[in-house]
Amino acid sequence: MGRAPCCDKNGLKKGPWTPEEDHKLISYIQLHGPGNWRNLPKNAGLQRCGKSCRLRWTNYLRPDIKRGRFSFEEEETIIQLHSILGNKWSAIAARLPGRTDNEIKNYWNTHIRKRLLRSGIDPVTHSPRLDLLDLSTLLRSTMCNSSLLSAPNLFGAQALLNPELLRLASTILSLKHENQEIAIHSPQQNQLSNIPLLQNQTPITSQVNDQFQNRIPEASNFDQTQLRQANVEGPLSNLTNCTSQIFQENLIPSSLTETLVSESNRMYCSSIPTVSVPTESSSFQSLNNGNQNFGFDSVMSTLSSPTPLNSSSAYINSSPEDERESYCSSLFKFEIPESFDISDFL
DNA sequence: AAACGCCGCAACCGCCGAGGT
DNA sequence: AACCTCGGCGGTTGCGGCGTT
Repeated sequence: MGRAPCCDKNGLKKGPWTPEEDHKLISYIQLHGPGNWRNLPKNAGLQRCGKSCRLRWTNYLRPDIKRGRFSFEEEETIIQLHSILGNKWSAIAARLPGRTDNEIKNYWNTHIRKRLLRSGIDPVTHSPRLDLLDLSTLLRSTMCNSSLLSAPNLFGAQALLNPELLRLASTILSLKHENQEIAIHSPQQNQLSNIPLLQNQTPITSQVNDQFQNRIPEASNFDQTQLRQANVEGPLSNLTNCTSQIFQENLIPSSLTETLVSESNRMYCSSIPTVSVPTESSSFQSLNNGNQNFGFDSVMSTLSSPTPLNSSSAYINSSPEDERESYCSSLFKFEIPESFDISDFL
């Protein structure tokens, strides 16, 4: 037996509510209170189904609803809660007085989600996107093993799928190389490289283009057949194994991925990737488990990144949107108090 | 000024679980 | 146990506003 419709839809109005309908609904609920939504429309003189009335009331007419732009604090709370709860909008809304689940859901889908994506962060897992991580793994490997630093290997990875990543890889390698040279000639200058770029500095993206052009001859050492082969065999599977190993051994330097994430956010970043001894609380431990096992532990692990993702970045032409965008990245270092109890949310 | 495309948001839809009969 | 009602939830849609061409 099929499920009965929530109400008889014949002759019932749909679509946007008129002020008159709103007034009828408000007046009725003020007198009788919410509840018994099935009979409410008839009693209130509305040609709507009960469900529509309930949604209109809970999402729009309720007197305690706060309207207007979300504050930074609210946005921070949403992101934090979403990292723990996922798409449990009602549970998130319960922690944001005056905000409805529908409003939070809309805000997430139209603002926060896009901003996280632009920042190179997976809005589902709240971790740096895997495609960028794969690239970072590749770069990490090539830095340790110069024999891997060949165009086919680079092209064989995700870079082929995203030319922007290839340019990024080229730039980072170039900058690393240059940085090493600077370090050799002038240690003091090397220290200066960690100072955030200022307005007279060239954005990395333009440096990329210049330096990528210089690297084209290297890439031209193989033809398109090799290119295709590189894309379907060896490197990709090798990379997967390598990625797994590096994750297990916790070898990814946070400074490298920091740079990648920052770059993907089109920030201007002077943090040259260096191979450093990983800290115990590497922010990528949790990724061993992949998305399937994403849970509270991994959230806690991911969120305990010792290094702010944008710690060495400067922002140019920063608009309020830009500030929020960078703010999103910085949210990954928030701390959850020990007294926090996940069961409160469930 | 008109056409077009994009974006944000209110509203709808379908499904689910709880509770009652 | 089976069926039904109801409230609630998350995903999706469609419309209106706005910016761009």
